[in-house]
Amino acid sequence: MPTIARELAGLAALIADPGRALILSRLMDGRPQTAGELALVAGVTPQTASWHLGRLVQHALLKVERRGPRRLYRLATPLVAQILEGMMTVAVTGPHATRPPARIDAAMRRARTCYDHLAGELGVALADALREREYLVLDQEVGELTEGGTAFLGSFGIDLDPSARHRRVLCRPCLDWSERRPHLAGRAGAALAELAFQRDWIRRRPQGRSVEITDTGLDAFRTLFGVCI
Amino acid sequence: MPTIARELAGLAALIADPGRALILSRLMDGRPQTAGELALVAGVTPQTASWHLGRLVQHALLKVERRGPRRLYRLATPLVAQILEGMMTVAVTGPHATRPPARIDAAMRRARTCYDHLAGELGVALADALREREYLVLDQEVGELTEGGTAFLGSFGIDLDPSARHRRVLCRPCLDWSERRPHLAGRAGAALAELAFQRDWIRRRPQGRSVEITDTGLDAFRTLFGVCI
DNA sequence: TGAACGTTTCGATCATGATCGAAACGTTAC
DNA sequence: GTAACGTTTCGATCATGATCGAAACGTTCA
Repeated sequence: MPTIARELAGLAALIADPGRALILSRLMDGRPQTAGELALVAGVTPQTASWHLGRLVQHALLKVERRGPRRLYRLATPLVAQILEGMMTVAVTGPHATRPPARIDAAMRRARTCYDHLAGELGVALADALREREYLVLDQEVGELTEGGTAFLGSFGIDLDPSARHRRVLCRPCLDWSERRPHLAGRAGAALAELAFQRDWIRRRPQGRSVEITDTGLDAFRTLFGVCI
Repeated sequence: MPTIARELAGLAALIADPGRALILSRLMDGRPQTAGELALVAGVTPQTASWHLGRLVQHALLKVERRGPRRLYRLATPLVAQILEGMMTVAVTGPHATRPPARIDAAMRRARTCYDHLAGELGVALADALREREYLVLDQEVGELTEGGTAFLGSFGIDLDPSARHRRVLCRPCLDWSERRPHLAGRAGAALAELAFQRDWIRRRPQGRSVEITDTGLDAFRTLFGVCI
């Protein structure tokens, strides 16, 4: 009767399989992946991965696009990414009394993409620095870019149209599951991440969501943002 | 190796069982429940429910408190409630192409509590009405109460300290899974719900999260908020 | 048209964990 | 202390769904 609970359980069951969780986690960086690659990530055979991917698409967690003889899978919507990120936060903050602080891959913890913006130590440190300079107001639930912050980002060539026309919000906090504190998301966060990639401050690692901070990046984050990491 | 995916899968597995999902959904209204009542809700024997409850507590989704010979269970944190609500949204909006619009209990759809504020048709209609009168700015991701809105709520005796001292945010949107549009959450949303209960505009039903709108309530919502439902 | 490749479908096997009966536990009331 | 009640623990049973081998499918390229 309470069908919403059934729906909830169904969605959770979809994420509950380790292989599918691995696939979803991998797709959290926003880039589409082929079925074969995702099979490797999940550590299962292609046919098993195909079965998982089919279920994820059927339940609208994933979108699939045919590119030649292969198929590219990606998260269906930003909402899906947001919820998965939230679940990770609960999953990590939850049993802290039970288990030791859930050792996470060091690389992921240090710096990673969270759909389209930056997370991990780097993401949180950048948000803190922007807050320190009063470029940004950010707590667990709401965020706002100040005039100074808009100008600061503008000095890097980031032009954020502040009008409310956009479907996506300009600036919002995203609770970082590894740091347990908010980092910067929304269009501002995405623009900042894009800037960092373009200027080669950070590089995507061949696999996984973690990113590598280059020497140039270390220097830039220190001198331009006052972030020492 | 990617332990975060394991954590994610573990959390999801916890929610994936229909019985546990029923229990969690029931506890989403914020009121603690005894183990026996939750066994009834889940449709299992007390010993099975006890097993489920133990797992949920162990993984920090639930808190338990001994009240005499019985034990009261409640959601561990507001964050847990928020994530569950988000998951419901994804669960319902997800497979809309596959299945028919996932028929939800009519009562739940009409009016219910969402942890400590109002949701369903009623919740969304109230948010719309407040927006219409420019008491409130609310989109999918951010929300703000205007001066007029603060005054309006004040006229009902709701005094919301706007200082940033509080752990909880004053005003935020919460995506309504049944209406697929945001309703009002945060302290403002909680205060509004409390007002409605105190003035007998709405009453909790003996079981479930849905609430009944009284005749007084229908009248009050129409004359005071301009909401016809 | 035929061959190569990535991907999916089918079928059978196997493991994880949900379930309940029986009994023990802990608290309260008398 | 003893009885009554709500709750938990233990043990055995059972069902769901994850897995892979084999084979078919569909697309691209020669």
